[in-house]
Amino acid sequence: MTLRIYNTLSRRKEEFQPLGDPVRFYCCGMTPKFHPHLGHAKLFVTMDVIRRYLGEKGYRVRYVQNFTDVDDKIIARGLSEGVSAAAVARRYTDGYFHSMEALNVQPADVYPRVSQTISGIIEMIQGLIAGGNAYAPGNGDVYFRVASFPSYGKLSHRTADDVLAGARVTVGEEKEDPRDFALWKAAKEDEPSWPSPWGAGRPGWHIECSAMSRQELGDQIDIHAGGPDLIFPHHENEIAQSESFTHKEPFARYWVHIGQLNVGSEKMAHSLNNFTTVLETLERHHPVVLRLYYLSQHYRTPVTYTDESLVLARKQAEHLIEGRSALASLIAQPAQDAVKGSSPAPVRELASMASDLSLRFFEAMDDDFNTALALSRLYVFSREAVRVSQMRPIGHDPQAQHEALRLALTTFDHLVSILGFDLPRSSVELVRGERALALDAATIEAAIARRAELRRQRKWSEADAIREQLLTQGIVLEDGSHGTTWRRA
RNA sequence: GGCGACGUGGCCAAGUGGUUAAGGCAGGGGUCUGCAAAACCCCUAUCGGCGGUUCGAUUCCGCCCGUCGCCUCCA
Repeated sequence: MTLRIYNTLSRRKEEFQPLGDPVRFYCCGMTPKFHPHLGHAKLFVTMDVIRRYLGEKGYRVRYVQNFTDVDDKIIARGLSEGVSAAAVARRYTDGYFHSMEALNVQPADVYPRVSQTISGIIEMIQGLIAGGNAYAPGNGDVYFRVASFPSYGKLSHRTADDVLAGARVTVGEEKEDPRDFALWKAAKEDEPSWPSPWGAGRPGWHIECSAMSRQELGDQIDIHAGGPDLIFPHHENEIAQSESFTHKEPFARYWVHIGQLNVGSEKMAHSLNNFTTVLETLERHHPVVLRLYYLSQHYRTPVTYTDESLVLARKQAEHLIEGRSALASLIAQPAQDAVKGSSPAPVRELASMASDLSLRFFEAMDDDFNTALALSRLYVFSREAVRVSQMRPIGHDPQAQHEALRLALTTFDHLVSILGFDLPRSSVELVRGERALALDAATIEAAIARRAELRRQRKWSEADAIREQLLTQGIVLEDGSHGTTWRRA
């Protein structure tokens, strides 16, 4: 089975053929100016799954994700709060790690930072000037000469005229061409700066990724990923800088961009002040729910975030958890529980369904990481596991059946882990926030015990009153054959 | 204005040139239950509109309508 990945550069799905071992994978990370919001997390969870899946396909992966810790807004925030820009960056870099750890996102192999890559950036700018691809007009700035790079626009698929139409020159800039962009910016008062051959200053927005990518992964890489809003100008400019500097093409073989996360009719962004942070979302929802929300659509599909969509995701998460516990309960079912007329056929079929599930899961993931389809196959299997678990089928050759079921469970757990899920044992844990705090388990258990006694006495209306009382507090009672269980509504 | 994406059942959302268009939610019917809940079973779509290509299109092409994004900081 071959993996196919959609490449923004060719606008097609292409068979994945890395340059070598390990796979060189760079993702444009955060500008740590505030806590990551749900749009950021969509990117990083997606990359986490891609990375895990590449590993699953047998590739070793070197995954690099940067922090753009030198930035106008970080500087502005530091000034307004009376702390250094570095302190702001540090605070929200930590915030990033907290959020991602909660979401079970595997850490990158390395997290380069602009502030620690200055010499590499200067070296690259010098090379670009020497090659005629950049110029220093003498005002302390250095600009990239877009006209020197004929294939400029190939990633975002726009022509020189297109770019020109949208280009702007700010007062004080001395560009030869409005399309040119800054590689180095002369220092202003109150701003952090570094010495350079062009005077004190700091890097422009795009050069840092070219430099960090090169520093950590070499001149050419396999996968370069990021948010859709980076295609132009950021990634376009990275290509221009890197390919001009190294004279190697392509800079990145596969350009991967996710679909944007929108709120209402606009994208979720710090600058639009319409964002929800990961941390506040996790106060109300289990991390599995948020991850499942992201993976329920294809990663390239733009999605509109609503609170209800997370409620939907929670219900889907319950299916996975219930399917898994059904399987576990079958394995725990002792042979003497067998009832007359039970048949081994359902277990046999379930076991063979598990191996088929595996094939279909990989088939879906091989097609540009179709997690939505892969998940649907897990749901179908889960439902079947629940169905079979209700049959009490163990009894004929229990050892062989248990073995088959254990294998099925291993398969299921493995597939779920490829998607990065750390499933809780019980769906009760999926509910968080106020509703989870309303009543503690001991109180609920005590009420259940009182109600059980009333039921024994066939005092139905009194027993029902207890149930209804709990329901008003968000607790649902379910009377099963082995007693009463509860869950949060 | 330029570039691009999307429009699939009540809602969310996969997918395909031709046997039954995944899956989830909600809804209806049923089994089970003291009642209920849960679970399980069954049921609910011809794919925005108009043309074209084709033996055949929801899937390819064109136009139209609608929604949205990028073109400026942005994951």
